[in-house]
Amino acid sequence: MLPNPKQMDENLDPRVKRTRKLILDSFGILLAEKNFENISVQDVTDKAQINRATFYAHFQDKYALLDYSVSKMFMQEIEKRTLNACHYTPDNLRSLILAVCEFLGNMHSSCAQPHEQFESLIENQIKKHIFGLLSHWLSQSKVKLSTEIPATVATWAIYGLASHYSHMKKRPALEKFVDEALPLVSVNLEQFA
Amino acid sequence: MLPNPKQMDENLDPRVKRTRKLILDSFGILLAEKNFENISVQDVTDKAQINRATFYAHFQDKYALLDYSVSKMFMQEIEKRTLNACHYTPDNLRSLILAVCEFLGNMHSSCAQPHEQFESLIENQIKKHIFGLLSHWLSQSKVKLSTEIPATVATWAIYGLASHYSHMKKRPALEKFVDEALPLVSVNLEQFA
DNA sequence: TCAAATCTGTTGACTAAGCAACACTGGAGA
DNA sequence: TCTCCAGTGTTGCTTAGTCAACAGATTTGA
Repeated sequence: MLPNPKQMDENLDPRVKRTRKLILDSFGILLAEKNFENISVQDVTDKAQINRATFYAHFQDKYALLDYSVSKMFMQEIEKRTLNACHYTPDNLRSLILAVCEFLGNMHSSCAQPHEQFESLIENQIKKHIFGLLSHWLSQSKVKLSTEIPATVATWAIYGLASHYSHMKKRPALEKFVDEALPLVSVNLEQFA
Repeated sequence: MLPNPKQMDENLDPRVKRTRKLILDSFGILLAEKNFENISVQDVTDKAQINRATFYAHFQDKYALLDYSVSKMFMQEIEKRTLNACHYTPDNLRSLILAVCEFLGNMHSSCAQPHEQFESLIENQIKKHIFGLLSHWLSQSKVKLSTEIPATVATWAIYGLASHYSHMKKRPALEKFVDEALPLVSVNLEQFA
């Protein structure tokens, strides 16, 4: 039932890949049309031209679909920047903040009126990924300090920055915004550099 | 095994529609890249991301696929102009000639170097459709004459014209070309008007 | 000229997707 | 209040698609 999208989608049965792609694509289109609360499982399966029972063979409900969809998109963003296989450096941190800002920015552009519930579901999912990534980075450091607190602080800070950025009426240049914010996040992580 | 593409594709199992669409789309893309002789069933199934055995559940071989593909495209062209549900008039005949010219014209633009075998397979398929259509038209006339000879002559004339048109180095305006040719075809059919 | 490689068409066992039906829930409205 | 309606999950059975393996045909090239 798709606990996480990390498991290689490559070795899967082609039918499964096809079905998931149909579901995800349809879901993306629907999200651009109306907000998450008003999208039913029926809507998704109708657009995807698959049977409703098939949907439930892949996802527990539409919330699981949202989690999976957000996770998958976010991870692609991370992998594109090869941030999944590296360690902590100020520059990698900068890339990460950039990625989160861009991701949330795109989300806001491509989705119809975002609603509270929708945003908080996304927030939880993304923060989980950021935290996992930071923990991984910090654990590779020679200094063997506890990573939990610093990773938590940085995670919330990064998400907060990105959320703030994506909600701004007049968004400033992304690079400028990130460069200004970076020191406030990196200050707690430098010990792992 | 798909004797003709006429049977309503609507009521089919969604999986079947999906698979056929995947095959047809991939075939179309491949035809734009290389000529028919050099396209293997493997190429098609690889691009379509379906199993080779599945292909053979739908088509006998790649020649059957070509027949089906050409027939389907041509019939869509005919239905678009609502020529499938009408009778003989000079104006409908004109539309038909236009349709065949456009169809072959597009075919030549969108396919890589057409080869002999490829063209003759298409020719047979298209002529079959033209003949069927004309026979249907003429049979609706009040005059109960044999339609076979006139329909045959007109079929070959129409295909010949369209083939000629599509092979021309500098194609003249289509409307002009058709208007000039029309009388030479209609002369044998007027008795059914 | 022989061998390796590639494509073909087919099979049988397995798995995913389709479908119709079900009981259940939570509104919306007369 | 009751009923109607639309959506939710779930089930048992059917059908389509996958896969690995096979024998045979053709081509390639050493």
